Amino acid sequence: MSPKRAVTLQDVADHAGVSRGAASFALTGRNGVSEATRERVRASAEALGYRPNLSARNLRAARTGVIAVYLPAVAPTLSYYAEATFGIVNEAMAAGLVVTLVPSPAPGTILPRLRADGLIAIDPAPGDPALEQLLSAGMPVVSGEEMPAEYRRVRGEVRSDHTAATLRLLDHFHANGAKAPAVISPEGSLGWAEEVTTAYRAWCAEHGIKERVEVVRLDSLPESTVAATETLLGARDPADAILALTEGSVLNVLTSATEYGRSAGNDLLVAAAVDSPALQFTEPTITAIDLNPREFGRACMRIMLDVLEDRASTSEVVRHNVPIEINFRDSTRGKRV
Amino acid sequence: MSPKRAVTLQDVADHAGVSRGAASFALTGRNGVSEATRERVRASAEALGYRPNLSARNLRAARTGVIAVYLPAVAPTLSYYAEATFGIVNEAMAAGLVVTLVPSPAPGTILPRLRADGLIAIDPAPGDPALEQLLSAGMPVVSGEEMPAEYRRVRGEVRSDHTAATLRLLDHFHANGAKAPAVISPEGSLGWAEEVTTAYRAWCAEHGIKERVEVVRLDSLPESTVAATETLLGARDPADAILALTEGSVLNVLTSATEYGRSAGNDLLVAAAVDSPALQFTEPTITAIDLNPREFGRACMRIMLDVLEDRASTSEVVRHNVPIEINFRDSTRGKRV
DNA sequence: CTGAAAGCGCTTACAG
DNA sequence: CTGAAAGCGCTTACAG
Repeated sequence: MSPKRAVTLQDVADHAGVSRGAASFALTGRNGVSEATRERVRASAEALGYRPNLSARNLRAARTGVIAVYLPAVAPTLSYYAEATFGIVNEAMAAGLVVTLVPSPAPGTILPRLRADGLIAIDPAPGDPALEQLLSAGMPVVSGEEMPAEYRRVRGEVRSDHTAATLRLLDHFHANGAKAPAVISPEGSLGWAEEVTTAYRAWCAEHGIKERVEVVRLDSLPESTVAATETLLGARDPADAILALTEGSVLNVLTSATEYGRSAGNDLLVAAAVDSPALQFTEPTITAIDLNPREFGRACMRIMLDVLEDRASTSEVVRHNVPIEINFRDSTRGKRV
Repeated sequence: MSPKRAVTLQDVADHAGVSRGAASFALTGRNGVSEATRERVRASAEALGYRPNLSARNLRAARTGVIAVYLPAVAPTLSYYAEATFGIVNEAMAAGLVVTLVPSPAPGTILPRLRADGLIAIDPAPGDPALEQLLSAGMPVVSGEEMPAEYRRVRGEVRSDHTAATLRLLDHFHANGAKAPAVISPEGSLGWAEEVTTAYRAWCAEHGIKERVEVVRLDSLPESTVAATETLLGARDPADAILALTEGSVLNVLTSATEYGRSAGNDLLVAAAVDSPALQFTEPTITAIDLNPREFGRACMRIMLDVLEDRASTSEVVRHNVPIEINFRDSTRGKRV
C-alpha cells in the first residue's frame, strides 16, 4: 500500500549516527563495535522497522537463500509429505530461508537446473533419475530416511525406528488374539516400506508364524489393492490381522471385511503403517503408526541449517532419530468378550 | 562438486566479445542490439552454461523473486491443497520464481513479516487475523476462491463453478433413486462449502424436498462427524443419499452405513464434494467432485505472473474459471435391479 | 573501536 | 547500434 521505499541499512546508520559498516556489524552481532553503539543501532533499526534485504545479503554471500525440497511423486496424495513439508517450512522461515518444492518431473522430462543452497530429499528412491540430476548439482544434501547407497554421500540423515514400531504393533496384534498377521506393501523402493516388511518377516520367523506379504503395484494401485485383500482374506487359511502400508490399502481392507464375512476390529485386526487424518473417521477408527512427520521435517531442516552454517561435521554424516509412536484405535481392539 | 565459480554475465560478454551491457540486452531480448550480436551472445551463454544470478537480478529490480502462498490451517490434511500447491510451484518454476509456503500460525502467534512479490491465498477465510496481516503487507494478491468482501481488493480471483457441479451431483442422486438427499458440511467460513450448501438448499427448494444439513464442528471433528451421521441415518425419516464435504465425513458415512442397516452404494448413496485418492480404494468406491486442484493452482500462478509483469488490468480484477467434473463411482450407483 | 571503500552480479539510463 | 558507468543493499577486509 504505502509506496514509500523500504528502509535500508543506510537509513538505520544515519538514524543512529554511525557508518553503514558499523551498523552492519552491530546488527549481525559481530565484534568490533562497542556495546553502547550496538544498542543504539538496534534501537534505530527497531524504530525504523528495518528488515535486511535478503537479495543483497545473498548476492554478497554468494548464496541463494533457497532450500530445495524433493519429494516422491506420490507426495501430493499423502498427508505425510504435506506435514513434513510444513515442518521444513516452519524451521526455514525462522532462519530467513525460503523453501522451494521441486516437482517430480513427468518421466522423460528434464528438471530445470535449480539454484539452491541445499537439498532436502525425503524418501529418496534408488534409480530416480531426477534425484540423480539434483544431487549432481553439488549442493549439500540432507536426506529424510536413508539415502540409497549408490548416491554420493549426504551431509545429514534423519530417520525413525520403523523396525521397533512395527514389532510393537505386531506384538499388539498378537496380544489381541491375532494368529495370522499379514502385510500389504507397495512394490518397489521406498526404504521405509522395506524396513517395515523386513521387520515383519523377522517377527514371523521368531514366532514361527507363516509370512503373508502382499505387494501392490503402483501403476494400478486400486486394482492390485483389491486383489491383495482378496488373496489375504479369501484364502482357505486367511489372515486375521493386516498391517497395511498405505492409506488406500487399509481403507480397502476395512471396507471389504464384511464381504469376506469378517468384522474389522473384532475378528479381523487392521492397522496402518502411517497415520493420516482420515483414519480417525472410519467405523471402526483405525490404529496407525504416527510417524510424526512435522517433527521429521523440522529435524531435516535443522540439520541443513547446521550444515550451511558450518556447525556440522564435514567428515561424517550427521544423524538424527525422530521418535515415532502408535496411535491405538478401535480397529485392533480384538474380540469383545 | 566442481568448486569452480559460477559463470557470470561478464564471462559471457568476454566470450562473445561484447560489453556486459550488450550481453544483458541480448539475453533479455531487449532492443538495442543487432540480431547478429544477439545470436553470438546467445551461443556464448549456451556454451558456457550461463545462468543468471537471481539474487543480483532481484536486487537490481527491487524484487524478491518469491511468491508467498497462504493455505488454510487444515491444508496439510487435505490432498487438495497439496495438489494445488504443486500446480502453483510448477508454474512458478518455469518463470524462475520461488514459492514459499506461509504456515498458518498457531492462534495468538504473529507471523514474521515476509518478503515476497506477491501473495496467493487459497480459500481465504473472513476474519482470519494472519490473512489480514499478510494482506496489509501491500503486495499484489491473487485469491483462489472468493476473497471475503471485508478485505482489500485482490488483483485476481480464480474460481470454479461449485454450484453447477453440486446441482449435477444432486440430479445424479435423484436419477438413481434418492428421495431424501442430505449434506454434511464443516462449520464456518470456507466459501466453497457455503456455495455447495447453498446450491443444495436451492435444489431442495426447487424439488420440494426437505433440507437435511448437518454441520460438523472443526474443533471436534471426529465426534461431531459421528453425531452428524447418526442424525441423518438414525432419524425416523432418514436420508437416503449423503453429499459429504470432507473426506472424513464421507468415510464415516460409508463405514457406518451397515450399523444403520444400510448398504452404501445401494440403498444409501454417498458422494464427496472433493475428490481424494483414498476414495478409489474403498468398497464401494466413492463418487466425488474432481476440483482439478493442480490446474487451479496453475491458474492462480498464471494470473500472478500477469500481474507482476503488468500484463493484467490494474483497474479490474482478473477472473478465471477452472472447470470441475464429477468422478462417478460405485457409491452412487443405486439399487441393483 | 570506527569509517571509507570495494565489490557481489546484474540492469539501464546515458553518451558516443 | 554499442560501451562505460552508476547503482540496487548488503558485508567485510583494510586503514586509521
